[in-house]
Amino acid sequence: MTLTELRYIVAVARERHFGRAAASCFVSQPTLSVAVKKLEDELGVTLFERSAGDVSLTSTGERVVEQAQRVLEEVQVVKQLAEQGKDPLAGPLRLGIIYTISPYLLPCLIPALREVAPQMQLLLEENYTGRLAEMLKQGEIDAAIVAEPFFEGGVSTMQLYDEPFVVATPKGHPWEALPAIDSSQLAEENVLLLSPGNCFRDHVLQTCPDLNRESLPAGSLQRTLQGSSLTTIRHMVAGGIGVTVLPVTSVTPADDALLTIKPFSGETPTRRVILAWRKNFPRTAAIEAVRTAVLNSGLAGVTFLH
Amino acid sequence: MTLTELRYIVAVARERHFGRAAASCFVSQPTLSVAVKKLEDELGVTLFERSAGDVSLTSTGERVVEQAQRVLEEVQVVKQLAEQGKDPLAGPLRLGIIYTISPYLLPCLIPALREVAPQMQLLLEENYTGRLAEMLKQGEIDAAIVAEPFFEGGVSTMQLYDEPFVVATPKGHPWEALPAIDSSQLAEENVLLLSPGNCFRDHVLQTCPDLNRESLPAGSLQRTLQGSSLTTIRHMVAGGIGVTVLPVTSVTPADDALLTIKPFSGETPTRRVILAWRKNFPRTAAIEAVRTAVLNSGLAGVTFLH
DNA sequence: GGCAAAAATCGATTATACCGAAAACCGCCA
DNA sequence: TGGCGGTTTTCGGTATAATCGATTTTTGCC
Repeated sequence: MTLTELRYIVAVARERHFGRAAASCFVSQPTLSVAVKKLEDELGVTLFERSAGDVSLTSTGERVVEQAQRVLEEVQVVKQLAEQGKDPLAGPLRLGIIYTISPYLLPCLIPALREVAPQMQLLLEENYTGRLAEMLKQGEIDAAIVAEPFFEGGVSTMQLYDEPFVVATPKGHPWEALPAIDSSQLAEENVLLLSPGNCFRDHVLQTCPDLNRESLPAGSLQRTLQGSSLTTIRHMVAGGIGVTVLPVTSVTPADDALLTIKPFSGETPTRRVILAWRKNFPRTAAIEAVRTAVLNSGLAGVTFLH
Repeated sequence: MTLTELRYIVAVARERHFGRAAASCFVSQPTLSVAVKKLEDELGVTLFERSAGDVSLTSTGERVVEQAQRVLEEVQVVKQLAEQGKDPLAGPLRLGIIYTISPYLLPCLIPALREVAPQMQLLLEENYTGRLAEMLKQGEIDAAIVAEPFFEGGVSTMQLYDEPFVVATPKGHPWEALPAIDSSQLAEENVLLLSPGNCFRDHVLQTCPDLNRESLPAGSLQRTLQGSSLTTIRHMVAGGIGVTVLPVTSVTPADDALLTIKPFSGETPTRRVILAWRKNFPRTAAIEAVRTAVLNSGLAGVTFLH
């Protein structure tokens, strides 16, 4: 049984005439005639009573043709579904973003994305890099915005921007007098870090390897603060417990009242933020839209990488 | 789009593996792979994300596969309908019977038919020969039991039985003394006839052409009794209004009390009862079943024609 | 019996479905 | 970085099926 055959019998039932049915199907009369016979043979029933005058349906034929129409309608729905899914920007894009980027990028990204692809919905997932990588491979999300290093099989990546780090101290801290802080100076202070799993913690430790040494000053507060967010850490710094390193995008004008923000001297530590997606993810236009939106986001303090 | 392709994508979605899907469809893996790609091209969307590890569905793919399953289910229904319609005895047979046969044949025919084809339902239509012929050509009925003459284009016929006619007189009628009645004698009496349209009326007139002459006896009751049935006529004869001619099957034991039944002398007038059906009617087995049932009906007084 | 209309059949051509073999791809691992 | 195993895709060749125009058969009608 083929869909063509079903279309033929529906046409014959509609036209009640093999010749006209053939014409309406844009095939020759023998073609249609043979196809109908073939279907009748396959089903083992006579669908039409042929006579010179007119063609009429057997009772089985009536039922079968009606059902054939239903099949063809369902086939139309398949085509409609495909048509709807054709626009790669149409469906929702499941986008993962790490904790230390999400709250600062999204307010800029969402409006920019609305400009680039108004019809595209975002389903957002905020998580650690490792978990996002896993979700990406499992197909639980389609793409992710993370920071390098990021290597995963079956995943393509694209650079978005480089983000410099800055030092945050409490108001009245001795470093306030300095124009810039050298990364080696951090070892002298209690540096508040995010909990393990946050890639930004690793970035900071990489920036200042001394922080990672075994022998820490006795009674040092320089320890991980489990479950903390950058906002929490910022409040702790403001409270005078220590200093910290922040990605520049996380610094808001509201921080001025509580903290002193200083740049690094020498080579500024940065993290490279990238967009990652499953290599096989078919809606490349959606990926491109996210990239464009990030570049157009006007995110302050970063170097966009085109 | 073909049903095969739909089966393939459903299999791939089920197995999440092209090779296994191909095996479950009993085709080679390249065959399935090409078919899936062809469908994807036709629909203009990617249905599956292929990677070495595993195959996953795109969101459009999920919807399309689900719909494809629905199509295949509907196709199954087509097959089921055909299967149900396969038994030519299964569906109801729409059988027309003329008024002067139906009440007398059916009581014998129905049980006999139940013997021959227990699963076959009868939809009965009682009407005049002319109307039955029309319905037969229109496909409103499938077959008809009528009396000759019966010529219709596109209709096949088959002899069933010859039915002799008899004369019915009131009790105490002078003819009671005679062993048999000659058809010419009928002209002497008031002969009650069915209304025009009943073929049996024509049979009687043919039997005794004198009845049809222009000059009827003054005040004669020998006229058509509009809308009468044989039963009504029988009661009128019993009431002494005249005599009539009956087909032998219409004579019941109950008539003995009211009527005197006499055979014809000489060549007995008869009517030939036949089975007619559209030449293209496909369920020949159903026709044959009716014929067999009639021959097995044990209808009294007739000569079955094998 | 001949005619006209319709469907079935025939012979030839074309398209397609399918296969096995080979190639390309990809993640993985040393 | 270069094999390796597993997977999908590509490639030729072949058998099947679809289709067509021409012809024949069927059937109702005069």
